[in-house]
Amino acid sequence: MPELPEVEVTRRRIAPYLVGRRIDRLRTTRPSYFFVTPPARLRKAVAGREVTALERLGKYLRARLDDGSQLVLHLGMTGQLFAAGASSLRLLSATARAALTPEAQVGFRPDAHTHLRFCFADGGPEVYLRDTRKFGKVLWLAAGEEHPRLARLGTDALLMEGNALFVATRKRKVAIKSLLLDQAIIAGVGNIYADEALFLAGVRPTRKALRVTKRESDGIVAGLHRVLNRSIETGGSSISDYVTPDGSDGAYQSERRVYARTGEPCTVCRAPIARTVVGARGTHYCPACQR
DNA sequence: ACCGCACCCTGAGCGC
DNA sequence: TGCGCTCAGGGTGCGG
Repeated sequence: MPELPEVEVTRRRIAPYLVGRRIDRLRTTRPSYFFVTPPARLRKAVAGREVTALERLGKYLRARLDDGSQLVLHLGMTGQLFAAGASSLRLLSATARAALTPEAQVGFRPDAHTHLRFCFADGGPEVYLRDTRKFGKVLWLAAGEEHPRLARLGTDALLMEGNALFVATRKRKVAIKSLLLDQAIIAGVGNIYADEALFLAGVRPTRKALRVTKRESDGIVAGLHRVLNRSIETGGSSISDYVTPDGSDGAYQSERRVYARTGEPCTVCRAPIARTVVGARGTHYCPACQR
């Protein structure tokens, strides 16, 4: 599931295949839940436009086009954005590269799940957006047009500060984990890194936000920065198509302390990792280390 | 204003 | 071998 690190790694990897290139034509699948902007309108809007920048906003990617309009992408749960040909894999670690599904490496052919297919005027490698579950989103914004989805985003998780988190937790009765997943407060945090950061901070995910101290808020933010930055360094950990044949989660796997380790010993105290549900999300923690 | 939950989708994993 | 069931989850929107 792409969270901030995976989206950032994807951004860096795909930017050379988008920025500075002119879109000759966009092919799409049929209208569906995936398309916030109807595909016909989307195709017309981007044809002939040059991409001038690719930015990340929380878990969103935003391609700026040369007429001032914007193409906004969200990878949802299973979204994959990649360029045709093995050269697109250069920026991945050898481990991550080896773990990629075969069709993503070479000879990929657009299938029913390939919702966007960018063809460029230079005739070079095409760029694909593939998303089997269609939890991802694509939308186009005219020059100057705002969109509530983006306007609502809070502070990027990498820029968040402990004090700001502490302020945001006051008078909030929700579980601290639910608050961390609220994109209007902190943008970019998803299920895996919320669990990992709370473990590093020694705070139980189910604790009411208003019961989190200033000191613990600092610890949670420090934990978030640590896990997010580390994951970016290792090439993103949890993109589902990076999953290796043995079911592990790629490079970051050996660094996961609690996520998907239910019943396994805590790396600090050896107590079995517990699993519960918070806000309809699977939640993992050490009952001994996290209070 | 805040909170909990249903919904969108498909593939993996499981039991029979 | 194969069927059918359940589960997973990001973000949105609605009902309480």
